[in-house]
Amino acid sequence: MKKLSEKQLTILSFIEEFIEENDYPPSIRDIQNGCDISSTSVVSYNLDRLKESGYLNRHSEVSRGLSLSNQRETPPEPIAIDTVAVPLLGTIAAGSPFPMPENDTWSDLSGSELIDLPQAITGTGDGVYALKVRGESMIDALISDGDLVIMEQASSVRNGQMAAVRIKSDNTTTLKHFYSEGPRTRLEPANSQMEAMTFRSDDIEVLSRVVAVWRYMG
Amino acid sequence: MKKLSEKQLTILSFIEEFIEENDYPPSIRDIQNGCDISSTSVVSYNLDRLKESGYLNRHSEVSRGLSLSNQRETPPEPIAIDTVAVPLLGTIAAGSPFPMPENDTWSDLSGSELIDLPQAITGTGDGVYALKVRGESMIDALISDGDLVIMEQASSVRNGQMAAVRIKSDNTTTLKHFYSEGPRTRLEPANSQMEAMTFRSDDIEVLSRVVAVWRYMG
DNA sequence: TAATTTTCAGAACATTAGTGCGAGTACAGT
DNA sequence: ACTGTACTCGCACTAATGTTCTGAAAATTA
Repeated sequence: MKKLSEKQLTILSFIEEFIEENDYPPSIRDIQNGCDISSTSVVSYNLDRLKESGYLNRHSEVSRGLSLSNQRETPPEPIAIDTVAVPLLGTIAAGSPFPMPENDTWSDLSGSELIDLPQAITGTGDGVYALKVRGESMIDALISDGDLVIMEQASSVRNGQMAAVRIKSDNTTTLKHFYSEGPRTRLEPANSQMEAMTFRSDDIEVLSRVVAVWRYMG
Repeated sequence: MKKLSEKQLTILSFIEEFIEENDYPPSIRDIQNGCDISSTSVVSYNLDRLKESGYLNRHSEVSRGLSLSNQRETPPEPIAIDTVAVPLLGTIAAGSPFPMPENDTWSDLSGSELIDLPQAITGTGDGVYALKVRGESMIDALISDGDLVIMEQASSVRNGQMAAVRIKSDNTTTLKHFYSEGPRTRLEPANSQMEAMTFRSDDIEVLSRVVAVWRYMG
């Protein structure tokens, strides 16, 4: 990397401190004042230099669209990893009613098998459960017999996420990528070679969010 | 803390992911689009609620002046489980030469990322490694972009197991279910809707056994 | 010193992004 | 029905913020 000018170093450490303090990046004018620079264009100019040198990322036309490159301090590598046990609540088969954990189910999980998953995936583990897939009915979601689907209870998901959704008019349940587009909702198979379908949004009910799929072939 | 509406939860996790991804907070309109909300004022309204409830900090008149309160979920009781770290050796893309760990590779895994897996799956962890799939070239093995394939070094596998095999005459490598039938070897895609192919057994070389597939969709 | 490159000033400009507001819906309690 | 509270809609408005331009000063280089 190139050597940085005095001013650039000042700017860099100002950004670092600013983020440390506010949890969001500074605007150009914040930097201008904080580093006692005479013009916004000078700040802009030096930000470009810093970006060229690889010290920060800059997203143009985005206010405060700055972030420091992480080519700094090395994070410690974790050896031991925390895991959370998640209940295996049952199986899903073709078109069958979807086993959903009821509120009172959670209180009695004694009977169900538990599965350990890394905490990074499950979060607290609240509302997270697993289902085993029976049959090939979900082949268009790239899920086959024997797979373990990890789900998280949710009655809404964000666009692009995969979810277990019920199509009310059909009374069927599938796993699809979910895209809400106002009055319509588009469901897209994971297998991009297959076609998406759209429904009236009020014909769709989100049952759970799909967090992960685990296929073990011993 | 008060209970949050569905929408508020969606917003909250959107903000979290947005920051995770961009290193700067979303604008109100980013949230509006990302969560499919009809009006900026609705977003603003709910941000205020979230601030009242203490889930986030909001600095008025500052674009993207958001940050999450750290008083979030209490970390759950982690259950200790034996895990074995397995190296992520690289990526596989369509038809590309298969990244195989060389014997001398094992001695220098310092650079590669490690992935923790339950010991029940990896055994001792010897000869086990992971590859990240790039692209949709393995859709017929029910494996898609971003999936993590866990493999174990093996020069032969039992019938029915899934393996990474090289077809010598083509010099291509694929993941298929392996069936040795004397002089011929049959390779069967995981997607049973697609057809199997057979080859002369001496045209086939087994590179690795596929132990598991892990698909994480955050 | 002359030529060239880098950096800076200042201000006008353009876009992004937060805010305010009147009106509308939904629903529970009275 | 009446009322109040919580939430939603669109839209216009304005403050916040990034960009650009011209020329000049400063630093490098020939």
